[in-house]
Amino acid sequence: MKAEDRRELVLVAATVVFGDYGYVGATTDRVAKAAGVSQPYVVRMFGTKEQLFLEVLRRALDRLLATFRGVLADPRPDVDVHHRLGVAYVELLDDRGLLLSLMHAFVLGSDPVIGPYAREGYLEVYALLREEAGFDAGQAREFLAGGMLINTVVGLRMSDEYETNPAARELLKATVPEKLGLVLSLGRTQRTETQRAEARPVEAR
Amino acid sequence: MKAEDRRELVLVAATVVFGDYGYVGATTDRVAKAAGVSQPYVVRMFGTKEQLFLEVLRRALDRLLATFRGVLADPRPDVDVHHRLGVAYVELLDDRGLLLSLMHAFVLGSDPVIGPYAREGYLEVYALLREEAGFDAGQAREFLAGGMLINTVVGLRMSDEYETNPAARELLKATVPEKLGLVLSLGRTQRTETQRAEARPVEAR
DNA sequence: GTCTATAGGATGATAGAC
DNA sequence: GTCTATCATCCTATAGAC
Repeated sequence: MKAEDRRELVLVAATVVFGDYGYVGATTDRVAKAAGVSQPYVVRMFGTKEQLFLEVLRRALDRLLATFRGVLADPRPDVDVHHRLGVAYVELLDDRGLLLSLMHAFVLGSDPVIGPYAREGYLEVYALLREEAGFDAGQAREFLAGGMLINTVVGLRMSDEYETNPAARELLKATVPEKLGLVLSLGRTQRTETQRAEARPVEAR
Repeated sequence: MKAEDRRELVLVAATVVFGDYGYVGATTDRVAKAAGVSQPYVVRMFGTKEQLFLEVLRRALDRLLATFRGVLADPRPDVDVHHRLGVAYVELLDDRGLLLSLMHAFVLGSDPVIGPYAREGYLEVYALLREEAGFDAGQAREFLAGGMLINTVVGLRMSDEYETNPAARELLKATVPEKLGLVLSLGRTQRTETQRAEARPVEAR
């Protein structure tokens, strides 16, 4: 495998791990295991864990912006751009961890390195909505608000309650109409036996 | 000082610290320093860091629910409940770290302990909106979406860019109309000299 | 009730072989 | 390019004094 392919492989793995555990909670060792390489090699490739996270964010943002531009380039009439962008947004859930890694960055604004980087990325999205999608400030606000709610129900793994809790079911249906199936197909939180053991009190292991 | 007062003091300090650093990034030592007690004492009082975080979340949720119920109990006409709840929500920013600690919990849905707890809390809020505020599913969705956007711009510390970035200014104005002053008064990210040193590369210290 | 001292475990990063 | 071995640091939690 070429170096660049392996680099991409690690970035994809890192996206999933950062999405599950957050920036601080994710370890370079877990990323390494998920990518099938050694932990020191992950550090060697990206310099530091922080740099790795920044690259994950850059990749996620690029994918997001490209997706939106793809929708806007669609020759279909301008009507319902809002709705089409929304559907495209939810489809990004296919790239596991992508939206979640972004969301984790969005609550780290006080971090001196990640904070400025995350703000800049968010404003890139805002600029696209205003300047390329033709939204006014209110429309952009509304669109972003819907996106943040989607991120939240996904971050909460609210789909885990879909079967058993009617309120969760109603909330999910209201939040991701049309793409509910996709959200549910992400499935219950999958944990390895190791992770389940870590969750139990020490005495019970 | 009575034991219960000191307990509340630690909970308030912990809310700020968890809000700034997230669950994993926050250390019991930082909480202790912020509260002016020793680190082992913090652990002693709450058992584990996880328990402390759960109590912070419970306190935050109770305050949120009580605030909303206060608005709903107001004898003024039923019109514009949405707006009045929104204003009350933003005013919760006065309790530093409260909304941020909740937001951090909302991206930890895959955690086996915090996840279920956070989901349940979120659904309590949803139930209040549906059953006590009289919102239908669409109205509840809209309200929650607006709240999540507020959480996000606050988590991003977007107000740090208010002076220098017109797009940030516009986004903030669209997101928290009426209460912009409050958001800005939270001020630029305040960091101690120690934290600034930690942010610099080691060689530069 | 509250502190000091410290054990015990995990983690990011480096050194160096192949 | 990639791995194994390992160091240094940090952090939660416990022990035990006052």
